[in-house]
Amino acid sequence: MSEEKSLNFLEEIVEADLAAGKYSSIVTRFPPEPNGYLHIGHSKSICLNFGLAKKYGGKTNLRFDDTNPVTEDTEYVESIKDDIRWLGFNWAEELYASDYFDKLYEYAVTLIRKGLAYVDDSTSEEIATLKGTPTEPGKDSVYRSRSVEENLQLFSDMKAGKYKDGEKVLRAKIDMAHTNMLMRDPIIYRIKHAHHHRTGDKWCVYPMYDFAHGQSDSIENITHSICTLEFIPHRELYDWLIEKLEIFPSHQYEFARLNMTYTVMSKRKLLQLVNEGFVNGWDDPRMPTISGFRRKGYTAESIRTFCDKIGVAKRENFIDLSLLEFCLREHLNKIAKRVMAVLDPVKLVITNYEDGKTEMLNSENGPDESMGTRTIPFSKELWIEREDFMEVPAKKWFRLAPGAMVRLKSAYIIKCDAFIKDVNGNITELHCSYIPESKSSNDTSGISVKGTIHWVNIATALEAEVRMYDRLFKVENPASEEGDFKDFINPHSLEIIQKAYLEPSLATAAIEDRYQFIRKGYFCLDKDSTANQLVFNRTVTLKDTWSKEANK
RNA sequence: UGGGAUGUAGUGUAACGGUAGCACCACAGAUUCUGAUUCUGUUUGUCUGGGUUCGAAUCCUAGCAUCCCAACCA
Repeated sequence: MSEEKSLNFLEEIVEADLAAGKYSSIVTRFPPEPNGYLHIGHSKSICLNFGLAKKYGGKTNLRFDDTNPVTEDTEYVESIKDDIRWLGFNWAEELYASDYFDKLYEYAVTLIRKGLAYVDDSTSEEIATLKGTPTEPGKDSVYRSRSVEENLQLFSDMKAGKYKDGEKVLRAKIDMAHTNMLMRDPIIYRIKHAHHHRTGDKWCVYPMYDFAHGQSDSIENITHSICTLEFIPHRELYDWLIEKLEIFPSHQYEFARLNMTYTVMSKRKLLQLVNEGFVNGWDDPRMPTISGFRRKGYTAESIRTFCDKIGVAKRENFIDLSLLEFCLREHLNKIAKRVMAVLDPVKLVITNYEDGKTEMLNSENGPDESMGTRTIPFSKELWIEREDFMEVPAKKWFRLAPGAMVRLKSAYIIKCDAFIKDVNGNITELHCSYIPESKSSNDTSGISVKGTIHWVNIATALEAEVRMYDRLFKVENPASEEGDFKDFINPHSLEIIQKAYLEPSLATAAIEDRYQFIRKGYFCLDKDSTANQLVFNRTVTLKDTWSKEANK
């Protein structure tokens, strides 16, 4: 390759560190808190952390940041592991911040011994008030000058369960006038009489994020601890604790998180959508969760490609959903089997075709010849798509219309001779005549038509439920709109087609299979399918230049 | 109004003192038994003002804009 892809700023840092001999190999980590499902934004972080280690010959740990027992749950631990594996990554070790609770407690004692931490009896309101504001310095707590011995005793009593939640906290003693709010004696331990998903009831004091994350990094010898931009102010505290504790110096680097159009990315908002029933669970195909995308039919490869294309930098970004969809279609176009399905049926009768006759026609399974062909039944009565007929054709229309000719995919050219309407004016039946010499792959008719439409043989059609998913929100950035973001949910984000007709080959569809329903989009079998009820999800539509033309 | 981070086409992302490039989107055309795919082409950009330099997106300087920080969340 003459043109080398340029490095992102983290790759540059890693290469410089390696070149300078700072490390012989790198260690990264992916540190989710098990209090929700992973979303597409996390996949950026996953691809980055695992990708860096892979590229530079290092390793990546999966470490659950489980320091807040009240919001965490093993259900989330399992889903997170499933999602990472599905994305195609393997962690070196599965670890938990809670594995280090004993060590972390010792670190806190060390800090107290050095006179760098103290127990504060103030209420949370008092602590907040004394903290000052970004423009005014804070004031020392009256408990700030307690002796080392007293602090040791008090912290030990906290651990022993002598106090109630919120009665006391342990704070680092730094500087109440610091310009960085996080350095104004941050709380590093709090009391929570809560059951922890792994340590059970062993502890009633739990370390705060700042006193767990960096220390866990250090314990694991993480060389490059990569997090998102909002943690920039935390880096000063991260470094301070490592220095005072005299432990392995991990370094924190920050990149801009992924934001994407037509969705929300905060766990709090996603949790609301789930809890308040706006979607059917974390893996609802409308959710931007990894499990949601998976269920909708996205491939892991397309998500990895997307993460590669969006790049890594430090400026806020807002990625077009269309880029993700582009990556998806690019992959699906290569692998999806082409089949025919009619979603909004209207009956078509070929008046000059022999009654009771059925032909088996060959049709290609995909653009690549290696995908082979299959046979599909064809006879006198077919379903076609209602929108493929126009009584009064629009400009540039080249599908069916009175007197117009069109090809039935892999079959014959037909001409529309008549149509029947019901009392409400809805078309109920189309009458066409076919041209016997125009059979696909053996066309001697000499007729060429502009349009080709798909169809399904009525007698052998399979019935299925098809879930047509669209974007969850009707505005690009629901989080930035005035009012509740839920007011901007797209009312048509899910439209269920109770009875669609499919060609018989779909009877053997499996969950992992990807299909293109010709001219309609990419679809996959949903896990709700049963032996007598097929359920398909629309993964994504095909690009549709006709609808643009029609709207002109 | 304290501190920190960031400003390159509509959206992302390169260019590391020497021709502002790539992708998505949009638009136009060709091909097509999927109005898909594929192929061709087009529009649009260095936050602003000064300065240094033969030459500045890049260096200096003064502004401006956006985001983050005052949970016993992470």
